[in-house]
Amino acid sequence: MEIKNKQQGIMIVADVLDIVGGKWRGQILAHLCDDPKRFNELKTVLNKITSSTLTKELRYLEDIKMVERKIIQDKPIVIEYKLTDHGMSIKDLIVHIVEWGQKHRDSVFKKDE
Amino acid sequence: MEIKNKQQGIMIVADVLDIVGGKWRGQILAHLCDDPKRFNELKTVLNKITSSTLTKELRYLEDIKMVERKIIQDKPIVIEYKLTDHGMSIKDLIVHIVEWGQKHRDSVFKKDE
DNA sequence: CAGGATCCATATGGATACTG
DNA sequence: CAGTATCCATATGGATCCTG
Repeated sequence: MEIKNKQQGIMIVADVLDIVGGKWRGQILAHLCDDPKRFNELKTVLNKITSSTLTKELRYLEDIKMVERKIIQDKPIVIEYKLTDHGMSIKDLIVHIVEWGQKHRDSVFKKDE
Repeated sequence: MEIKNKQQGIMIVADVLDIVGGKWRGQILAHLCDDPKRFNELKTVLNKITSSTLTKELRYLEDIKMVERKIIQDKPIVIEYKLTDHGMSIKDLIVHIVEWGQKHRDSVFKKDE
């Protein structure tokens, strides 16, 4: 694929990074790539996230149709979060991100600590 | 490529998004993909960024060896910012980001306004 | 279990003015 | 031209407590 308009391409970069960027969004999407997860499952794997933050991030991802919220059971209530079809498409992008990170982690991440 | 350790892969995602995420970093890198640019050139294309913010972002990108600062001329001073070799490697990733953004912009960006 | 509510800390970026 | 310095606004995420 080629990007016709350079400036537009950069705007798209900004838009996408807006979606996948931030402290948690990318991680949440990455976790949901594998399989659907419940609220507290996500809360556990994300380790340091709080309920309210996780809720906010999930709502955002639902709003932009990346993630789907499904009520699995009513009492006690069980919710399952999974990627939508568009959400699934992010898998490829995440793979690319990880690939780049693996190739360049030495030069780029070393200094972090 | 395959990612052996899933959890580690997600950590890498977080690390990479830390680099390329944020409001300006991705855009700066995208702009520098084309060719080196001077401080005020970047300031112009980035439109709403302030000097101090641009300085901060550039320093960060220099620190992680993504961007190189070159003094082109001494008086009046002229500085040129360009991608390092690792920096150049980000081009592929940015292309993937733009590709994804183009494919999914309708479903994902529509609601933004 | 899956959040909502409230209040709080910090990070991020911005406005404005100034400099060699 | 390429920044620095100060001070400031807001966004982001967190802590804690509470609930159906």
